[in-house]
Amino acid sequence: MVKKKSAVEPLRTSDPGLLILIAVADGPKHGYAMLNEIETLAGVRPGPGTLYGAITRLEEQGLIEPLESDDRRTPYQLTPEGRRHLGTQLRTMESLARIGTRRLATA
Amino acid sequence: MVKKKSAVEPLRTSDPGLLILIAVADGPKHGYAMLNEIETLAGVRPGPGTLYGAITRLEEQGLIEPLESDDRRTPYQLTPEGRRHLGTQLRTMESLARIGTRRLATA
DNA sequence: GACACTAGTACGTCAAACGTACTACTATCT
DNA sequence: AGATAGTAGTACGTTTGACGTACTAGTGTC
Repeated sequence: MVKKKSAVEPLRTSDPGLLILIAVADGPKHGYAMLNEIETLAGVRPGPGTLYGAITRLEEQGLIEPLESDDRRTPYQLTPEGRRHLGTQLRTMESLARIGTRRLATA
Repeated sequence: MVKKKSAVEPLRTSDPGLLILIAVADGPKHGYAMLNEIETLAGVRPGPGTLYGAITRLEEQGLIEPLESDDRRTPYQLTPEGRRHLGTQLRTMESLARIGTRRLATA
């Protein structure tokens, strides 16, 4: 995960898997497109090893699936299972972020 | 990270470091207390190796610092740097959660 | 004085995050 | 045509750190 100058503060707690799920949540994307998306979303640009490794694992877990490839790029989309999984993760994340923010403000 | 029955959906994307920072954000806590806090916050209970390993790294990074120990338990608190760091992480997290949620709802 | 809970240390394993180097195709410009 | 830059990925090796297990030791409490 390489830090880059960006609009958002880079998310240091890098779970490439989660970032990928968010990246494809608004439509299928191939690997390289995910990279750019993730960079604007989270301020980090994973190296290829990180990205394609994570893609493979997500596919094995049934959270994303490949579409027809034009043979140079393979787009992936969320499976229903991936959609469900992402939803619960996002809810926990948001609750955590809210709690943390409140604590910082109070204490 | 051991999954446990809990109020929140367990956060699978486990960055114990971030969870610890949130746990001590409302006051100093020793390791074992963090465990319980993290369990209610995130639905996971890290093993001791994970927890104390993460504590050591956070301390090395200057994000938390130990207080006087009564020699059985060592409480840790956020440093100013840790406070700042946690703040930016939480902001990115929340923005990410919001974007993801919106995408899931729309698409 | 046995049993459960608290608080941690020590240790080893394995997944996966990460960067580097490389291939190959496409597009643009001159 | 040739050079250069951007796109899209593969291959590979290193190292970190997440994780669990086993263990020690102190503190209640029944």
